[in-house]
Order: sequence, then structure tokens, then C-alpha cells
Amino acid sequence: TDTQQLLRGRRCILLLSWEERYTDGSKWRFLEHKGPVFAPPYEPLPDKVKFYYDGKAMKLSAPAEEVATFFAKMLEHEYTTKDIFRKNFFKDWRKEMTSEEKSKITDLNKCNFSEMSEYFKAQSEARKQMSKEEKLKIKEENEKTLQEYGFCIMDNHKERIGNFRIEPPGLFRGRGDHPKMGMLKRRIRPEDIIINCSKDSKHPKPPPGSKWKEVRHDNKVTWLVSWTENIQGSIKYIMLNPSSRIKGEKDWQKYETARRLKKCVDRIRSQYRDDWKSKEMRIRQRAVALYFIDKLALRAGNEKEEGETADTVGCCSLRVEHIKLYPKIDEQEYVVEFDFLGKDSIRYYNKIPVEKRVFKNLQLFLENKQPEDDLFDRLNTSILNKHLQELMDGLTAKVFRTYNASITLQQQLKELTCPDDSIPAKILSYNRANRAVAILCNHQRAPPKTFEKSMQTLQTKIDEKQNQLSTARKQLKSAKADHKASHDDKSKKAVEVKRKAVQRIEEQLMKLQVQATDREENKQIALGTSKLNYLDPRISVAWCKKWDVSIEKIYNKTQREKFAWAIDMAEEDYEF
DNA sequence: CCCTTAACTTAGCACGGATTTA
DNA sequence: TAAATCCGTGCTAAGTTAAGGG
Repeated sequence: TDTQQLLRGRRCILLLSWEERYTDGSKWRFLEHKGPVFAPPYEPLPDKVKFYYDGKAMKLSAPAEEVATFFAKMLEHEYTTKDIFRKNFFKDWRKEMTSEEKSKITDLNKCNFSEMSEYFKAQSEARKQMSKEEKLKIKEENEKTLQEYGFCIMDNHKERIGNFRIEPPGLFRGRGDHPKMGMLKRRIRPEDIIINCSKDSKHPKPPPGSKWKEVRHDNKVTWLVSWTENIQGSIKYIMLNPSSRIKGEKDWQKYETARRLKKCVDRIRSQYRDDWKSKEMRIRQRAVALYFIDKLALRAGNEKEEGETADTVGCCSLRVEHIKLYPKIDEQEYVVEFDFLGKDSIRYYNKIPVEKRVFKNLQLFLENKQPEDDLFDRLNTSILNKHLQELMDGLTAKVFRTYNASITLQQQLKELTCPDDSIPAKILSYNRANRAVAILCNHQRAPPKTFEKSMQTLQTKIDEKQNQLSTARKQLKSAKADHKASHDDKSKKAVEVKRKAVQRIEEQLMKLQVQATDREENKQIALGTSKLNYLDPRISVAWCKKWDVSIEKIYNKTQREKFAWAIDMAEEDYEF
């Protein structure tokens, strides 16, 4: 299979582990690639598609028109009705207008983009209606681009590149309540691009008539291409695909660090419990924060610049307004209620009892503070990580998330897997173990738009199957009666046929029921993130081997490529 | 030490092709 | 065969962390 093929190439390299590979911090010796694929140039609208200002048709200059089309394409979305979005958009749009346009177009509310919007809708409809041949042609062209730009040579291997296309221009849409939503994300030109490759490689050529910003040869980093984005001023990179050696080794290393934490986590826990009693406030805060990070799998929580991003927090940046303390509630003592927006503005809500000492400390931290004050005013991620580094080499806040996620999966798999279960039932157990981790890490998703409906159709199927089953059972019964009466070969065969049918239908029914349970439990939970980023894949591989579940049931093709190192490495007795 | 920035990981969602169902 | 649904994939935003400079 493809996975095995990949492995044969990989095995020898993996055996030379990351530790012994390069001691000088260099990431590669040779790197050759073709550079990025740029966004297609803007194609002006046909003349018949009109933009109206204040009810009157108006022909826009190409730059202004392009930005207008970005807005028109988003018209269906709720956020084009938001004040901040509209304000930011309009401000940036005006920058692209000619002075004449600028003097005319002064109010976004008087702009009518609906013809543009209709035009794009029709276009996407037409794309769907394309003939097989046309679609095939496009597919082939994409494949050609992939073959040409989608791979590079790193050291002695041809590797897949992750994102070889430059992000096209458009309107920035941050997550949550982002102050910059609607701003214009400008087009990236070759002059914005820094190329990284080895000196002795064939350098990528800039498009005719253009130049790269810079070509450098830095083998201390893994990226091939970078540019600076204009919304936050941050750098974007083109890097290798997760299946690449360089990413795989890093991933492996991450899980090895988490396993080292496993060995000393008891010591660290007893230390932070001691620190709850420290006479120094900063140490108490550090210890309580670490307890949250460990127990609740919270993120570190860097400070963020106000007005630059959505207002979200992690552990160290929690504010007074994000927690409530209940000395006693619902039969439980010392309950803390968390309610805040975390990464991607996903809400974290949890109400949990904590140890008395933690509770008392929290009360102390809250004294004389306003809701918008920091809960841990003597702590930040840098202080915390420096402390962690002293406790264990390579230990940082996020290692706790990896460790707790992986150890939870392993534990849950042990607890939930029943040896006698059928394969679908075992997979349900696996998904439930995965789900426990996703809940711990607060990996949520919006319930699919068609969730209720799809549950209903599944239920209908189950009902039908149940009817089928009772019919089949009746038929089996009467076949048995026939056989009893006649004792001939023909009726004996009929009994067997009916028995088989009942068995088959029972299996189908069970599968459907398992599917329904799985889907229902998964309504608002996203399993993918933990599977891809937090769970040591060797745990899953070992589980599959142990219970004779084929790996394809757990990992799809992409995931198998990413985790090739683990599939190759882990035996059924692997322990995280 | 504090602040900034570079580099890299982690994150949810939209989209569209594949698969299933009517 | 078309419509409905599922599922993988690409996209790119949003985190974490280490390092460097004043």
C-alpha cells in the first residue's frame, strides 16, 4: 500500500532520530523548490454587471471594482451587516478609489452590490453545472500545478509542501468579535516574497518582469517562502506537509516530551500543591494557574494587544470577570465557575469543585479587584514557562495539554473497550475515548446545519430495520415449523437461509444504532483537532493492533500519512 | 528585565467531490 | 439520474514559545 511504500523510505531516516541528526540546530542541508503559486490576477466584471450608487449605475475603476467584488461575494453573510465590518471595509475600499470615486462614494449604505452578487452566484452555479469533461480538465490542471509546485527536495527526499499557494486578496474576517474584521487583505506580489532555499539548489524564478524581495539560505528554519501580511503585520510561511520528515520528527519529539512529563508529573503536582501555601503571592498564583492548566487543560494565555485582536484569554490572562466562586452550591463545596472566550473565541464554560486551598487562594487573588483586572496579576506565560523549564527539560504549559490528552485516551480506551464487542462497537468505544479528550480540551464545533434532519432520517432507517427484523424473525419461525413438519432437506435449507437473514439484519440494525449514538454524542464536539494534534498516534496504532481493528477505520489516508512514523513504530503493547 | 518578533503549532469552518439515497 | 448527505481537504486565523535587542 501507499503507506508501506512511504515507510520503507522513511524507516532508515527515522532510526537516525532527531536527536542525533543535527547538533548545530540546522534543519536541512539541501533545499530546492519552485516558489509559490500566486493568486490569479483580477478579472474585471463584464460591462453588463452594474454597481449602483444612490440608485445610479456607476462604472468603477478596476482597483475599486475588485475590492467591491470582495464585499459583493460576502453579501449573504451576516457579518457584512456588522458596524465594525462595514466601517473597516469602507475605509479600506476608499483607499483604492480614484479621487473622483472617492468624492462620489461617501456612504456605504447607498451602495448597491446586488447585481455583482447575483453575477457571482450565477457563476458558481455555472461551475456546478459544468460538463464532466470541463471538470476533468480543471482537475488535470490542478494536478499539474500540484506536481510542479507542490513538492520540494529536502535533503535526499522529495517532500510534499503544505500550502504552496499564496493567500488571495480579500476582506479579512477574524473569528469572534474582531476589531479588524472587514479590512482589506492586500494582494501579495513577488516583491513581497522572501524565498528560502539552499545556495547550491536551483533557485525558484519570479514571474516574468518581477523580482523577489529577497532570496536567503537559512537552514536554521524550515520554511520555504514567507511574506508579511498587512492586517496584523505578522509573517506568513509556506512550510512542508505534515507527512514530511521534518514535521514528523517534530511531532514525535512532542509526544516524547509529554511522555517524559508522565514520569515526573507526580513530583510536579506535589510541588505545586506545596506552593499553594507559599508566603509569596507570585508563587501561589503560579501554582494555582499551573493547577488549572494541569487539571482543566487550559492554554497558557499570552497577553494580547488591545484593539488588535478579539478579546480572548487563556489561563495566565484570565480576568476577575471570568470566574465565579461558590463556597457551596448544589451539594458541592468550593466550586469555581469559569466562563470566558478562549482561542478562536470559543466559549469555555465549566463549573468544577476545587481543593479548599485553591479556593481560598482564589478568594485572596480577587480581593480589591475590579472585574476587568487580571486574576493572576503577578504571573504571565513567560514566568510560568521559565518555572516549568526548571522542573523538567523542555517542559512548557502546552505539554500538559498534550500529556493529559494522550493519557486520557489511553486510560479511556482501556476502560471502554470490551474484548467481545463487534468491530463497530469497538470503534464506538474508540470514538468515545476520543470524545473524552475533545471535551477535556474544549474542542467544540457548531452543530451541523442539518443535524436534526439527519438524525431523523437515521432514526427512520432504524425503525425500518426493526420492522424488517421482526418480519425476518417471523419467517424464520415459520420455516422452522415447516421443517419440523416435513423434515426434508429443502425445508432445512430454508431454515438456514432465514437464520442467516435474521443474523444479517441484526448486524445491520446494530450498526445503525451505534451510528446514531455516535452521531448524537458528537453533536457539538469536534474530534479532529485532538486526533491530529494532541493524541500520541502510537496509542491508537497499538489499540488497533491489539483488537484487530484495521487502521483505516481510525485514520483516513491523510492521517495515515501524517502518522506514518507511528504506524511503523508502535506495537500492540505500546504504552504512552 | 521587558518588549518585540520570528517560527512554528493548533484551530474551526467553508467548500466541493465522493458516496448514498430517492 | 438527480438530489441529499457525508466527509476530507484546503484555508488561514489564532495561538505558544524562544530568542534577540535595547
